Order: sequence, then structure tokens, then C-alpha cells
Amino acid sequence: MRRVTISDVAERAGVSKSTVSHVINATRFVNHDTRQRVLEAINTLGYRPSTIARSMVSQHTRTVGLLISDVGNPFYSEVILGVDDVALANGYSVFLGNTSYDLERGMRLLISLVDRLVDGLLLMSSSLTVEMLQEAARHNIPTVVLDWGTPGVELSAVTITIDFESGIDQAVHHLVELGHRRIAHVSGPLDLWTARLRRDAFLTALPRHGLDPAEALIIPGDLRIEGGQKAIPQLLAARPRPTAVLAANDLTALGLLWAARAAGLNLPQELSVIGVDDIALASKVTPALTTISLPRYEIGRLAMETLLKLLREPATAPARHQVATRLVVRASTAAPSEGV
Amino acid sequence: MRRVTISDVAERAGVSKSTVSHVINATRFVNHDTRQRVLEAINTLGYRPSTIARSMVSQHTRTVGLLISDVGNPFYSEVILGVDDVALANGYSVFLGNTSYDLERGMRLLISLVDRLVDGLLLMSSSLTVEMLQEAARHNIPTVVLDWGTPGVELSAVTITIDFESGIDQAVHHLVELGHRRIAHVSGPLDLWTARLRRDAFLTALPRHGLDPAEALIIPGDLRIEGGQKAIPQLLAARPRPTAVLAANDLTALGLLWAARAAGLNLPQELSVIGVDDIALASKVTPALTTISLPRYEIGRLAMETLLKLLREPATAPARHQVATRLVVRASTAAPSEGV
DNA sequence: TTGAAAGCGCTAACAA
DNA sequence: TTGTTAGCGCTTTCAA
Repeated sequence: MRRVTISDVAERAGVSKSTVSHVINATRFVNHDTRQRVLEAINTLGYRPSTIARSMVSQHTRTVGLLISDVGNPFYSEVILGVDDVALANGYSVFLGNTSYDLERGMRLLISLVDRLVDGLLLMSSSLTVEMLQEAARHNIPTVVLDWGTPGVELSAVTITIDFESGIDQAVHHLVELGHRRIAHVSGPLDLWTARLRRDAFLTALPRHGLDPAEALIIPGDLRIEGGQKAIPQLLAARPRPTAVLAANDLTALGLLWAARAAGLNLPQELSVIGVDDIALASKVTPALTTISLPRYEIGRLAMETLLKLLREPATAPARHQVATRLVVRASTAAPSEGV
Repeated sequence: MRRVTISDVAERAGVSKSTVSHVINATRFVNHDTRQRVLEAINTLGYRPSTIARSMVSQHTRTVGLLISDVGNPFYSEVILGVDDVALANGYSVFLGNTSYDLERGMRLLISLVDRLVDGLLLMSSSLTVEMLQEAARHNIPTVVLDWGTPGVELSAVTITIDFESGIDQAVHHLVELGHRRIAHVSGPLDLWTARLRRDAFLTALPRHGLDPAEALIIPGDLRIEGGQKAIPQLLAARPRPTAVLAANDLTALGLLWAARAAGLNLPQELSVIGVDDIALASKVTPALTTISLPRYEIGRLAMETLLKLLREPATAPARHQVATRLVVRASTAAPSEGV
């Protein structure tokens, strides 16, 4: 049972291979009748052009590589969906690689992608190195980098960053309007670019709403539930005690909520909590979490579309895109109760 | 800046292309000195063999296609990780496709994978059809199907199914030992194979522990938090009222827990709840969820390894694998309080 | 309006 | 111990 090739079709239709090729790709005029014969031959034979052979001559594969630090992270999984949708709609297939936050693994993955002649690269991994970018550039593979801010990135790749400032500013505004004056922040690990970004956005938002950043309590967390839970004792011990807290992400916020309740606090009156991410769970818990929503699917879509544009117009200069975030008010924020 | 090819290396080393090929693939003896010269040429030129050209002649690609219904589902994301690990370790790359529970989309994805000459297929999508399997079989692409029980599957593909019976039997045993006699089940949508499987496992486990399946209350759910929440009123209205409930998955169990607490029940004394999945959250909530743990990563690993074996020994007859599940006891189960 | 033939970068007979 | 050569299945000049 041999694979049916273009020659089989040509023979069956009584034409040359080139004619078959041209009817398939609509790349030059073919007489109506012969075209019909070719089409028919294709159908009865069940012929499908070999992508490999095509790539061999065209030197491109209509594939892209997607490197992710952690597929299990709900943030990324929706991003993947956005990428996948755009890819499918444009005839691209995507190679997925999970770096597991492991630099060496990431590099191996990247090399295998380069060897596979991917047309473009989508890098969404906090464990990225400049060498990876260079490797991609060396083979001049168009690259889109998500949410990675190392200086110099924008020289060789298009970057997509998340504009936390907008959402965080809304969050602070919301709290101040409710009457809060003492707002704390439970940050992520500050060696992470994205964690610093959120903290800084918080710190710069404060003075815009009449609050003094110097007085703001910053408790380091780990972007996980545990980090939020561990922050509660510190939070309650602080004098003056904060009446609201902005968590670096929703998991941290949930940890805060649960530990606060366990400590006997009346929520949200005695402690308002805001998260970042808007994970699925955020609207399901009690009290439902007020949070800053990231357009995850949108990010994936934008990334793949940007890459596609890069592929079509290789001359385009590396640019930077930002996606906005916005506050979703639910039940975990309220006016502070008197005399706390 | 042309791509450097095997001819460049050959020329530089002063040998023929075939010699270069043979040192790269260690496929025939090459004199030590010439081998050194070749190696050196490869290094200085930075030569990397083209996977495409190789595939062209070998007719295989060292790629596999992975079709998933929903990358966002935490169950699948860990499976992906297992697949990815084994793939990377064996020099395979994986194409990821998200069917979004959409049959037509799934078929399009599948066809694109077939056209790309993937060596094997991993189908982990509840939205699968027999035609998809046939399409794969028609191109004789070895296929591994996860958790899909339609009769006839095992004829053309290796199946990996999850042995819910073991874990569910342990769960019922655990509850009976605690003193429960009236155990309810909140199922998934019963048009899903996997939901029926769990319900049936529950029903057959009961008599093994002296309980009458005919008396068991089965409430249909949706595998989501909402389904669990909606089940609580029915559960509380039933006479005699169940003292324990086995949920079809952890999300349902969380819904049950939260709605029960909202209804003023004292947990776990007044209602014991067991989930299925052991999602990350299960151990974080209060009370921590007793649940039946699925070895998700293990499943991915097994699937990819099975596929690899199939690729190496194509003669192997389609088989079926089962992976065991086991009960993890936490704080959401307890002896029933008296006189409920 | 169509065909012949070269070539994409490799592997593997077959020869030497 | 190594080289020559014929493909793998397509696309694309160039020619007719």
C-alpha cells in the first residue's frame, strides 16, 4: 500500500506533474477540462500532497514552535488556546514544548524546534535566556516573546507585555473610593520580572490616589495559595493594620481570604482582598474574588497574529505590544469597618 | 546567508556527502582521521542536518500529534507534561491540537496532522469519532486512545483507560468503615463514557460492601462546581438523607462542600464528601478534600511510551492498558454524626 | 495551454 | 575504507 504521489495523479489524469501541481496551487491557468480530470484523479485516488516534500522545496514548514514554562498553569493554557485557534485558521500547526522552568531543557527544546525548521517561535517562558533569543536570531526565525522584560529583548524579537498598570491603578482607585487608606501588597518572588512589574505598578499607583508609597506594607509571597496564607499573620500584626490588600495573583488572594477567615476575620468588612488573573475559580469562591482580569485568550491570539504578520512581512521592525488589564469587582472588597 | 548543507561540510572536509552522512549517523565505519576532519568541518560551519530532508527520504518525521479536547482542563495539562517529557527524551516533537470538544475541528486538526506525516497519534479527546480512528488507520498511523470506550476502538488503536473501579471501591470501603450506610453519587453528564464508567463503578462497589445499589441516590451533575452546588438541595431533601456523597470529580465535590456549608451543615460530620481527580486545589481547601487520585502525569508518560513501542514494533497487536486509581484520605470525610 | 527537467538536502544501494 | 548515484515528492524555471 504505497503512498499516492503527485505522479500517480498525473499518470491517471494523463497530464504532467507540473500541471497537477498547478491545479492544486492555482498557480497558473489550466484548461477547464484538464483541470477537471486532475481534480477527479485526485479524488478517486485520495491524493494528499506531502507537506514534507513541499517544505523541502519551499524551505518553510507552516509550523511554529510554542515554548511554555508550565502547561499546567491555567494562565498559559488559555493562551495556548488562543494561539491554537489562530494557527489552525491559518493552516499552521504548533509544536508545543514545556520547559518546566528549566533553562537547559528550554534550550534543547528550542534547538529541536530550530532543526525542525519552524517558521516562527512563540516564547512564553519565564525561564528564557538571551542565548535562546540569539539562537533564534542566528537562524533568523521570527520570534514573539511574551511577558519577558530583560533589556535588549526588543532588539531581536517582538514583545508582548501585559499592562498591569492600568488594572492595578483601577484596583487602587476602587479601594480608595471605598474608603481604604492603608493598602498592603503581597508580591510574587521579586526575582521574577513580572512580579517586580506588579509591585512597581502598585507603588506608583498609590500617590496618584493620594497615598504614600513609603508607608505601604509589602509582604513577599510565592504566587501560590501558601504565600497568601503565610502573609496573614504579618498583615494582622502590622500597625496601623491595613484594611485592604492587593495580591500578586488570585491564588495568593485565595490564600489570604481563607487564612483571614480561619483567623476569625469578618470578610470583606474587616479585610478587602483583590487578586490578579481572574482564574476560573475566582468567581466561584465565597466571597467571590474582586480581581484584575488578564485577557489570556486574547494574548494568545495576539501573539500568534503578530507572529503571522512577522512571517508575511519579514522586514517589519521589532515592536512591542501591550495588552490592557481591567478590574472586575466582586464580593471580596467593601468599605472598611469602623475602628479596626 | 544560505543554509549550510551536508555538501558544504563534505567539501570543507574533502570527503563525499555519504561519508559525512555516515559519520553523523554512525551507520558505517569511518577512518578515525577522516571522521575527525568531518566533525571539525561540522563544528566550524555550524552545520545542523535538515530534519525535513531526512524525513523526505526516511518517510518518518519523529513527530507525534496530540489531540486534546481542552488544554485548559487541569487534568489534561499534566498529561501533556508526561507526554512531553517522554517525547523530548526520545527525540520526538509533539504537535498539539485543541479540539475544544468540537467534532469538525477535531477532524480538521487530525487531517492536518496526517498530512504532516506524524509518526503516531495520541488521541485524548472526548469528542472523537470512529471516522477519526479510521482516518488514522487508513494511513496506518499508530494510535493511542485515552479514556474513550466506544466499542470497537481497541480494534484499530491501543487504548489506555483509567481504572476507576479500584479507587471508587476504596472510597466506598472507607465510607462504610466510617459507619456510613446511605451514600449518594453526583455523576457527570451520563452521555459521557467516562461519567457512566464512574457511576457504574460506584453502583457495583456498593453491594461488595453490603449496600443496596437500588437504594442509592444518583444526582446528575456537570463535572463543574455548579453541578455540585445545585445538588445540595436535592441531597438534603432526600429521605432517608444520605450521610456521604461521592462526587464524579473534585470540582463537583468543591461545589458540594461550599453549598453544604452555606446551608449551615457542619462539615464533615453532617456530610462526608469524596471527589475524584485530586486536583491541586483539593489539598488546599478547608476541609481538605478526600479524593480519588488519578496518576495524570503517569498517564501521559504511559501513553507516549506505549506509542513509542508501537512505532518500534508495528506488528504489535492493539492492546488495552489500565492505570490504577487510589483513595487519598483527607479531612472531608468523617464518621456520620448521630441521628441525622 | 502544457511538459521536461533541475533541484530542495538528505540516505543508502552499489561500486570501487 | 570511501565515493557515485539514484531517488524521496514536490515546485518552478525554461521551453515548446
